[in-house]
Amino acid sequence: MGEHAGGLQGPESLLFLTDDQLRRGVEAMFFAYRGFTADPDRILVEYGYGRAHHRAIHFIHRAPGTTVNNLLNILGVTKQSLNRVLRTLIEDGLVLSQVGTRDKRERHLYLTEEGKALEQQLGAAQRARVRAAFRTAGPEAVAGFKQVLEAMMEPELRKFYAAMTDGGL
Amino acid sequence: MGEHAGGLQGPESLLFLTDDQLRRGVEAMFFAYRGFTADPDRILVEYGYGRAHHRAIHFIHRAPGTTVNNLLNILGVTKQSLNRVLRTLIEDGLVLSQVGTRDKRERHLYLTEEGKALEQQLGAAQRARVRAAFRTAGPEAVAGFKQVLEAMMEPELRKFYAAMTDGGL
DNA sequence: TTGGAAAGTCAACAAGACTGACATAAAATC
DNA sequence: GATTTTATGTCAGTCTTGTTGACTTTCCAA
Repeated sequence: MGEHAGGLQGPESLLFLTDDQLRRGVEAMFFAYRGFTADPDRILVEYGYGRAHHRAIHFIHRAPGTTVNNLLNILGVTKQSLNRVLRTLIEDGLVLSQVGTRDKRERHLYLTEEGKALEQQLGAAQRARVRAAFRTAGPEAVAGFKQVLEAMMEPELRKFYAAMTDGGL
Repeated sequence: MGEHAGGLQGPESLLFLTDDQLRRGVEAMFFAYRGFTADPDRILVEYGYGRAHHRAIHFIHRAPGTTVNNLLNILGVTKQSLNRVLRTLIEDGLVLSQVGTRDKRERHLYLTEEGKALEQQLGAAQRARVRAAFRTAGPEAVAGFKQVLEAMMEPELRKFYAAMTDGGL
């Protein structure tokens, strides 16, 4: 590790790969993620929910009719953990769980009107923050932002991310 | 909310601000952060530590001699929560807590050699992921990435982020 | 000098992750 | 038709990491 000073490659083109620059990137991710979740978190406490509920609501909204197993793969938690969250959302009337017609083992998940309302509230708050950041940084920065984030994902999750572009899942 | 189709602003310059594009940004952050933490997390479990320990180690490394209170402001948790993490790190001989000379209420925190070794291991793993992403996306994308993330931070945390550029804090 | 504020510690509790074991129902396979 | 696999749900117990409340020590200022 550690390249020689005055190596063969032009150093100016690799300055963004020095350990110090990478550390900056790490810290940028850390601090930015805090801001990213701050607004929805404030709303969630009012309802007695947590980030786990938000994630479930988000992806059910994004892929209505998705199964528990699909959600499990996307969220990367155990079924016991997801089940606890889903159970409260179903009991509270935010999520509808429907036994599959083709495969009766599966449960298809939908947001109720109340669930959609909360999703809108949470999503609007989160998008407002992202919108402000995008506007401040400009379109080219946004393109770079997305390129770096996509490259940072685990390959398996990158597939989900890519698949979600076109409505599907 | 919702602009008229064919509004006054040239739509092409604002495409990155549509709700759909913003939602993409939200999901990019979510999936990328998972990748961002995946490698250190794997190492941490071997030592019986969690993400909270990593964060403490990172910022003590970054600002040796920092006080508990400083760390509290950066990490945004309660002092009781941080204290538990620090206590285990001190007991395990990774962190040194030194009573302040000027103000004896304060404790100044340092990494021991063992602590530095773990920091190196964790940091190297995390930087490797970021390095690969930066290399894939290229310098201009990296610049955009940082601009957007910085704009996304809470103003108070942005100050810490900025201050940390020049060794300070 | 005394009383409040600040820094840190200890104790108890809650949310949300985890593992492991088990139940049920339905689909798939032999 | 019997067996195995899959999808889901549940119960119990643990761990990390967040919380609040109560407390000590130290500093500073009225």
